[in-house]
Amino acid sequence: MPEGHTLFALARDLHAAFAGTRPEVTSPQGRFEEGAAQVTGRELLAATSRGKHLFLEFEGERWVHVHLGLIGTFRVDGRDWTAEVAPVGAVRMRLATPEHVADLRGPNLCAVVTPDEVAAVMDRLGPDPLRPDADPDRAWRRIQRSSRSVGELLMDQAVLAGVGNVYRSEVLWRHRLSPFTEGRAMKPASWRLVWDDLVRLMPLGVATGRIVTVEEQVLEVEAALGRGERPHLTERTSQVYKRTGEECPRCGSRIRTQVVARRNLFWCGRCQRRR
DNA sequence: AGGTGATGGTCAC
DNA sequence: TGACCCTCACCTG
Repeated sequence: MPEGHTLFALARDLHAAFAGTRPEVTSPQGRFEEGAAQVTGRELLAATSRGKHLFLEFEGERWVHVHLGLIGTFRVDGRDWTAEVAPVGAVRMRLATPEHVADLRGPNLCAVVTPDEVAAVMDRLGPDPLRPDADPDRAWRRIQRSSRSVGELLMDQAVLAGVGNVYRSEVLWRHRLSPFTEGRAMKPASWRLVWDDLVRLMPLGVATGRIVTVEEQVLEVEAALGRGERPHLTERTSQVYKRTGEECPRCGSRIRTQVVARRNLFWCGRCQRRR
């Protein structure tokens, strides 16, 4: 489920498994052989994410830049003595130490890059709500002077990094905001609600591995995490996303859908009316 | 067993 | 606007 929370959790897991080690890096599938040869055996210094981008920093100023795209997966596993770890399927990149193995499949992008190239990627991304140092005003300045719709702007990674199609629809619904309001017509208070909500919701996505936006579940997860427990999630995990034709949980009107920024946007035409 | 669409983004035409 | 990446959950039968 690659929105920003997925990449954040992945960076955390990769860092825990491989930082400070010298993993063997290979490309069983073959499409990353040259890149793998440039980093294999080097110390992995850090794994980090920014929006939907993932970076593995190796010693010697060599970074691996990964983007999962829509269908990519990256699995980090502890190695146990009985497990068969022979490559299966199209593994673009494999990291392996005696303790851990991680397989990357189907990414949009997997390349060795320089620190300058990493900086360039970071620079063109908007603030990531998962980062404590993120500056929401940077996003607001762009939104404020844009004639594009809010539904479009929320999906633009140069405006805001890490939000994807699920968080977009869900966060707008939570604040009764129309996706079709122009950025320049958005109220500062509305933007503040959206940003603060993402700052609240996305860490729950990191902690649970699910996108949790139903308020009752949000409260349950927060309470469970506060007690140091593992949250238990019920079935319904979205209020409008992929619920075309169903009743809006708030007002009972039908959920509608329309392609905005090349993805299906879901919203309630009654309680998210344009103002 | 087989088919489809998807939480994304880039590049070519 | 469509191809690509070629996975995976969720349908259908």
